[in-house]
Amino acid sequence: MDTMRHVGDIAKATGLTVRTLHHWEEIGLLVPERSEGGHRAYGPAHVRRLYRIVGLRRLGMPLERIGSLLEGDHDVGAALREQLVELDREIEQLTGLRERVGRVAGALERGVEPRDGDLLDLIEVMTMTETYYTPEQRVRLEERHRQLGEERMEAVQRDWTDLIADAEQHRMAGDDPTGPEMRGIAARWRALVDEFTGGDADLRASLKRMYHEEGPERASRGAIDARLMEYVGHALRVTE
Amino acid sequence: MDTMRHVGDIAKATGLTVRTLHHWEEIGLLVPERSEGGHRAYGPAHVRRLYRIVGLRRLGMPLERIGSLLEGDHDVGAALREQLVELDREIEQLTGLRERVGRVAGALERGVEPRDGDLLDLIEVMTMTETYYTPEQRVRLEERHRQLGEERMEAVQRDWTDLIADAEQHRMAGDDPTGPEMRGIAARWRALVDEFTGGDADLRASLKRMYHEEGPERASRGAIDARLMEYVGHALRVTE
DNA sequence: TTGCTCCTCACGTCACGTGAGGTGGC
DNA sequence: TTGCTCCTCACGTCACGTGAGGTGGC
Repeated sequence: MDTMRHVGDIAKATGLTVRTLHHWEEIGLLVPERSEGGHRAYGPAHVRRLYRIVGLRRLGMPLERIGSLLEGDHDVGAALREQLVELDREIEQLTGLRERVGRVAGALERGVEPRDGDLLDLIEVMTMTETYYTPEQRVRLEERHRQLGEERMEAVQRDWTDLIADAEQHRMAGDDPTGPEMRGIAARWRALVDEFTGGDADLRASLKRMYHEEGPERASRGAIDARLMEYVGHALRVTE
Repeated sequence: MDTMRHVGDIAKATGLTVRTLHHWEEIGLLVPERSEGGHRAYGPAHVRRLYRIVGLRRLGMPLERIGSLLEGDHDVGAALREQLVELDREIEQLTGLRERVGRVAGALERGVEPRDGDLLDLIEVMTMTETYYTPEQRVRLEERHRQLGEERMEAVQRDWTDLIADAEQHRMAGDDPTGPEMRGIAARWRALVDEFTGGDADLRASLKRMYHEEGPERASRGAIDARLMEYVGHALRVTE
């Protein structure tokens, strides 16, 4: 009774490729016998093992673990539970990723179509804020932005631009950072930070940490350089 | 102004590894300059590019695509939308996998703890039925099983065992498959199949296809071999 | 002789991790 | 001289896909 079957035969019956069967032999997962001519020969026991492999593979098991399970080295039930945990972890991670991408894509849809460079900036900022703010903080920030409204946000932006320009003028002029003009600027500065954070001390701390660890250039997206920050910082400290 | 920075420096500031920076240079994604001593030297432009890379990488983009995006070859918005579709596909696939594993694990919890060999059989059967039945059909099958109840299911199992044994006896005895006894057996056979499928023609067709493509041994889990199936098939055809 | 199946290398994939072995400035 | 950082190979990862080049039976 010639019950031995060829690779091509097996491949066709199972939907696997010949190369896959070769590979499984290479790693010792499913080692067929050989005919006189050196051709692979699969008997009923091989086929039985093969279908078990296919079943476990469909559950996403790595081939090495499948090998162990089939040798009876390990508990199949335990392996299944581990696999479940592993899959949940992967799904959670992918879902988080999808959310991130969705947020950027969402920002894209809501706003005007920005130029590519700006979009790359946006992605960079989102990455950075995700590093420094907790998810709850980010929610609070977004709420804060909504409260202020589009118009007020733009006004705040203009205020910042003006304030930074004013401060830079004083610095260039060599004015004393503890003098009366700079004290006034420090007060305006504080007010704007409060407007951004809504007076939330927690949020202000994260913002401060970001400025400290990333440096003012990156944190302010190039609006404030290190020398200006140093100069203003001086004024802020003396008026604290 | 020595604004150039070393690899180790950059690595520490960004949380990347030195090897990663090496790799990015190898593939031309981020190519620093070199100091006189042959050491990598990163300037502000490199750092800027680096943060954009990090941002895009956090969105799960492959490095090659990141390279294209940064060269301005492609539309960033379009890439984001593609990425979203891709991620949804992956999540869907993983979720399906998780469901499969969950079903097997669930069966494990509900029933008695089976021996490993039986569990491997179970996995194999689930794989096979998933290949031959549509999800809706599987739901109908489960409903059908619930309707019958545990007790009746076991009775059906016993009926099958008895019926197969009876048929095998006739076959061994060399009885005419179109004779009166085998006609009776064919009738009982049909009744049991109907009980299994609830008389659902669609389900019966899938079952038939499974027996045809996998062969009776595998489809019946070893209960019916090819010769017996052939013999009974004869009886079924003449009483159709 | 032509087709078909089978065989054995062996490189490529994706983004690095991990040594190995050695050099140059503080 | 000892530490520390830097450098360049080069193999390994996971499960095969994809040729290349050649052989044996119908």
